[in-house]
Amino acid sequence: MPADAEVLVVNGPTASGKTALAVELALRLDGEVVSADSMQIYRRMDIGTAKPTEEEKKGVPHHMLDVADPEEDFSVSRYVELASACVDDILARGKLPIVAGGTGLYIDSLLSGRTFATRAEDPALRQRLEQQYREQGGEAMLAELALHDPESAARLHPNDAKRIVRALEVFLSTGRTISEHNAWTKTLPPRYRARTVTLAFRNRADMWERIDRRVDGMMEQGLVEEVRALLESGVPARCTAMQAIGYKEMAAALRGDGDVERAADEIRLRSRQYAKRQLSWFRRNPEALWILWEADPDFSGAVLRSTDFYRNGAL
RNA sequence: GCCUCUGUAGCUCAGUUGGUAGAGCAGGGGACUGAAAAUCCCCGUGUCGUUGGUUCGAUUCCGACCGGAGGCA
Repeated sequence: MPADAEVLVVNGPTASGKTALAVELALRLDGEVVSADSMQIYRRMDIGTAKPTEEEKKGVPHHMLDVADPEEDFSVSRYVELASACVDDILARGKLPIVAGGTGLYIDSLLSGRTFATRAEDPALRQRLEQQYREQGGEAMLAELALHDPESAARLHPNDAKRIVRALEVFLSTGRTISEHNAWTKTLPPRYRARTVTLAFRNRADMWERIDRRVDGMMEQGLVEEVRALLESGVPARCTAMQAIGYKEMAAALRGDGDVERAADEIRLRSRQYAKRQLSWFRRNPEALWILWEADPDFSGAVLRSTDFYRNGAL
């Protein structure tokens, strides 16, 4: 356990106040924010992703926002590539990188120094495997995977199409198994030393309330128009960006019965469920400092505790 | 006022030819290595509206009462 860390991480479920706390900490610790959010990556998706506004940034430089177009295929691997360059640059300038966001996989991947198994050069391979999964089913696919990569096959559930396809894809295109690769990459040293502050609400109902109010705000700010503009500019409904909560529901309403309020309800629901999944990810980190809000966040108290934790590692 | 239907898990409903009940959704927990705001796994005891009766035994049958829906006047 290091006495200090190279980077400070602020994570937590959606609507837990990460953005605001990260900015306050950056102001006090001479830092810059590196976003770790898989959807704020995209340009033209501001309202629905709750991307920080210039006003909210308070002059603090933010990185890894607006680095891709919605129709682009982004990935964790690309994120790590770009974000690590940002962090290195901030460190080189003698400032503190504050990694703030809710995408657990992105954060862990950035910090851990892992590499990713290569992606197939042949884009048709994945399509072929997906087709095969649809036709033959998970059991058959797992049986085939077991021939090459018994470890992964034993680990995966037949319904987990995505991971089964990926495991086969890695083997067929590289000749090495994904489990082999993963075992190897786990032996690599971490890329950065980090201290992590996790924000959450003591009572689940308070978090829900916060989420509901945030969605209200998105509707007032014009989420409907934002999504309509994306659709009209030709962003395909299938692409990753349009799978974001807020966008897929609104897009469905706009091309369906147009019931925008019902879509907003759906967004509130999906956001709650997402927040639950985020919490389950963050709970895996035993070294994080958890700051539990009551109904209303106490930012000044959180700044003090986070700063102290960053400097001393004290709880 | 009379008649018919209805009252079962937080919600929508199945079901038990009488041996105290189960799905979907919601909710909870977990996983997670190039789509991750994605994807996947696990978890269902609730005075079966209330109260009498019949019965060895009623949530199930009968009566009354109290909700709800519809119909007739």
